Amino acid sequence: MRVTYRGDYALKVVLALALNYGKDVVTIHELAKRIDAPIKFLEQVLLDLKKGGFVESRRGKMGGYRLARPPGNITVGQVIRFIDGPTEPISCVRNGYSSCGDMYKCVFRKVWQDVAKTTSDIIDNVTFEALAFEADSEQEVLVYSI
Amino acid sequence: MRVTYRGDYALKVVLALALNYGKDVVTIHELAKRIDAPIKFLEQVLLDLKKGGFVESRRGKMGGYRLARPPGNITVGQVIRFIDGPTEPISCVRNGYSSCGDMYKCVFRKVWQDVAKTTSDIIDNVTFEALAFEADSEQEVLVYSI
DNA sequence: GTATACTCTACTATGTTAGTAGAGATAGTC
DNA sequence: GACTATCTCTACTAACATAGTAGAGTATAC
Repeated sequence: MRVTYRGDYALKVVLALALNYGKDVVTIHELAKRIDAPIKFLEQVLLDLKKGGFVESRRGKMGGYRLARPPGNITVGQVIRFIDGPTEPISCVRNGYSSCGDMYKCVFRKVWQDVAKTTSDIIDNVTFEALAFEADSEQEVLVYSI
Repeated sequence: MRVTYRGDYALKVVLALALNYGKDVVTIHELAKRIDAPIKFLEQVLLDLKKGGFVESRRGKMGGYRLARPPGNITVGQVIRFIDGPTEPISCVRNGYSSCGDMYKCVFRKVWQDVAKTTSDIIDNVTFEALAFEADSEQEVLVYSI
């Protein structure tokens, strides 16, 4: 798998919203500042995340974004697959076709399937609740270390 | 990680040469036919593999390619990293810098480091000796099943 | 009704990928 | 020594993906 800037911003902005879960909405402007992303680019990412059912928005004055679901119900795998596409390292595994009769493909496909599986085992089990918890500790450390 | 056609051909051609290890050299033309790759494209890949010390060649009539080292000493990880570059999913992990002070980067970097590690654990432990053994069995099955 | 903030479409610059083309160098064979 | 098969090397190109930028449009609070 390869994580693009788009995917990276998506993960960061979902985390930013997870850290704000239960509170009021946050504007794109504020989110862009927090995660250090170009505002117009983040706009598009947020629009996609909305289509994917990850975030919801309110327009107009006092508008902004918030998570559409509890952070515990959103995983890194869900977000990155939705934004950056399949995480499998090669197309024959991405498409998941089963028997090819070509030994050159077959022996490597097994390797790539293993990689895909261990990758999924990780990214599908990291929720934004866990990440938000980690980020909170991180922040505390920073505060106390000043 | 993402495996390109270039990387895919590289792995296949090394396997083809591993299956021929100890015997005579094989021409690009023959290799291209066996792994079903565009001959001029494979040329470039083989040239790279030579620079990487994976294969060696003989010019002129009766020329061709063979493995430069025993198949047991070549891993999938070595070949794919040399041809397609680093396998880490994101640049901050690829470059391996240690402390960033940015919580948004830090919490995700741990995830990507885990992914990179499990990926390496797989691809760095698959040798072309093992793959050639698998491919041989595969071939036998095909022969007997006709 | 006006300011603020989200929505949507289009455009662009840059880099990567997957090739293709063709001239050049080398080594066997007649 | 010419011929031919084969590897070597550089340059070029078409198509696509990435990382933005630009600007007009729409909804909502006050």
